[in-house]
Amino acid sequence: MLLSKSCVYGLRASLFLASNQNSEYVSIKELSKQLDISFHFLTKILQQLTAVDLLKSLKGPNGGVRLSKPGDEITLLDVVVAIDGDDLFQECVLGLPGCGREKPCPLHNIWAATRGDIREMLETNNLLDMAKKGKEGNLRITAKGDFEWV
Amino acid sequence: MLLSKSCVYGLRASLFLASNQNSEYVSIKELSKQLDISFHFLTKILQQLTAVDLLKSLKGPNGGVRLSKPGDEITLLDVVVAIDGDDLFQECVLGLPGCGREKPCPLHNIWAATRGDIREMLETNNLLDMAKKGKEGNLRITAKGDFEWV
DNA sequence: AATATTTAAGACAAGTATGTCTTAAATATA
DNA sequence: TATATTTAAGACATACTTGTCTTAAATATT
Ligand code: FES
Ligand code: FES
Repeated sequence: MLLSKSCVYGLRASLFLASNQNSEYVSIKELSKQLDISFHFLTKILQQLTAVDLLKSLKGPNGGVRLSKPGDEITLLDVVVAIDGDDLFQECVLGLPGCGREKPCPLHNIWAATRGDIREMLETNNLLDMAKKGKEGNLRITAKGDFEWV
Repeated sequence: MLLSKSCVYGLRASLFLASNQNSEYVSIKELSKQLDISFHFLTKILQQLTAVDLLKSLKGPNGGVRLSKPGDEITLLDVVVAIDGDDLFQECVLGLPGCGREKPCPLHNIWAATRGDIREMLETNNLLDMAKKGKEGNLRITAKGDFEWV
């Protein structure tokens, strides 16, 4: 699996928030209901995004979470790294320590190129573009596809 | 993590076997010692490769495992799919069911391209080429790098 | 000030991947 | 045939990820 489940949940929630033009706070309860993700689990994941200032959170009535900056200033890579870390882009594909330093593994060259492709894909696409794409194409970020873009 | 630990162990063992020109049986004990991988765990992983006829195994004294065909006829993808399955190349990157059918997710297009890159990298490289590369460049398939190509 | 709402934090449970150990089956050699 | 060696198979243990639940802290509203 390329991305952990936590990471996928974080991405889906971030896309939801990015579709919210005016950046109002959205409660995690609402997010978890719309996206069909366990409330408490989603809460913990979003806390990670809040911790690295990708999200802002507000407690109390009418509270919730929102993007900390415009959706076109947050790349998919930002979210992925915040949750899964950058091991995918740093570590040897064969799990050997010190990827690329001194003796690399036989797969190093081909893997370095490919992980560059993955990184570029995540880095050149931002939350707003993806949310727009989802809205315009009536695409889905839930299993049932019953999610309504706002 | 792109590949599971089982998959990585299977790949490293396969590269070792591919470096064995004459395709003699190598005992799993020897493999596990050379590659510094738990013997019993490696045994189970190699059983998976034997089950799909990538390896042949022989019990008893002088027994062990060997590639079932020349190393240039087994791609990295063959080994990866045998152990990790082809979920990586089939499933939605956001974990939604039925990737690409009817309503795709907003990341589908960019992900389809990238997973094609990954697949191509694994498909266009075979065990023999990688083993040759390892031998000629004195590269490593163990953590310490103390492995000696034969 | 009191109350309801919402995120924060952490304990705990369940599930999956990884790793260890024991016994069975097959095979070469004496 | 008897023995040693080696893979096969499966039980069991450990670690990590995922998911649930409870309590605390903050905040808007009355
Ligand atoms: S050393 Fe293995 S991928 Fe870099
Ligand atoms: S539908 Fe999400 S990657 Fe294909």
